[in-house]
Amino acid sequence: MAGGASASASAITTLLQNQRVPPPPPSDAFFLSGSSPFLGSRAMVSFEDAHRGNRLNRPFFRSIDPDENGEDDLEDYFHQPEKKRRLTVEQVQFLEKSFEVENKLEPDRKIQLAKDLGLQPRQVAIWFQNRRARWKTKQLEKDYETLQASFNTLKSDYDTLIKERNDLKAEVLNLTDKLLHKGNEKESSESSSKSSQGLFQNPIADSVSEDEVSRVPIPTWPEDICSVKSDMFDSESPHYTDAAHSSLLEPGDSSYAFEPDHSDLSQDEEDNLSKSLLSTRNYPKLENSDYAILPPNSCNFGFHAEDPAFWPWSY
DNA sequence: TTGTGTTTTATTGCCTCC
DNA sequence: GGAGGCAATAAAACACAA
Repeated sequence: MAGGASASASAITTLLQNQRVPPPPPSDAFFLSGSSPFLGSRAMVSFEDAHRGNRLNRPFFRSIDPDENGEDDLEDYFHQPEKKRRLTVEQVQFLEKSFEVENKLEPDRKIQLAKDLGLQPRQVAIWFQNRRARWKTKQLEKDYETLQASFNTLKSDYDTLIKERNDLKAEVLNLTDKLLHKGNEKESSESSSKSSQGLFQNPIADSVSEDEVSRVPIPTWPEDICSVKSDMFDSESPHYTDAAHSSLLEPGDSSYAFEPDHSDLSQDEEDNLSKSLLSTRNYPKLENSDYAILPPNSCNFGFHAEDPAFWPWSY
């Protein structure tokens, strides 16, 4: 952008005026850089102070006036080995400013900058090339940090949600267990009272009145949750014996106490019973609407045993 | 002083555009 | 086909700890 070069022209002028101009390069520079009176140094800027640690005091530009040449410097220059030389601080600062204005270099601007800085256009082009590369690298680092921060925020939110979900699942399981337990107890008390013909009172029935049982709220589940397949309690399901189920109805669990003692049955009867048990094993009868939390085709509290996320220990 | 890692300058090769 | 840009790389210059 030509405007960039002109925009900073005054700054350049100031810098130029503040430079202590060293003896100019030999006339060789003219051969190397065409009509430019600036040192070309075979693609290298060779006006660097030979002494280390003195970069800030190094001259910015070569003298434009060949008449100011010093013979000693000429000799030194010619005997300098071909080395890669760094640009002076002032040159770099100027290039930086120019880069801030526009990071692409049009031919006119390149020529102008080269002229102003006493560099070869090629050097200016190379500097811009490398500067663009550095800028790109920094930009990538910034983008990465931004993405990283975004990721961390999302992950934190996700972890919080997962924890909340697991807590809710645990609560649901706990409540379900309690309800199943109560169902079993009621069934037990009913059968006991029938068999005993009122000879004795069921302690459970004593502790939980019929009214109380009937007042147990029937959970209702949102449609979307209820649409989740109900294989958790499906006797046909291969998950029948899985951990979720066994955690609810383990051996020793009160539900086992209701398995009928069929030792007196015939083999056919046993077979039939076994088949029927396959579909009802360990489950209390749920005809009672009080406990109809697992109606046919209903949901299983949104749990899907095949979902790895269902199992808390899968994390 | 020296070894080592980083930064800067420059080259090379490939690609795209006009 | 030449000019210019970019990625990869080399190599000099530089910084710094031991």
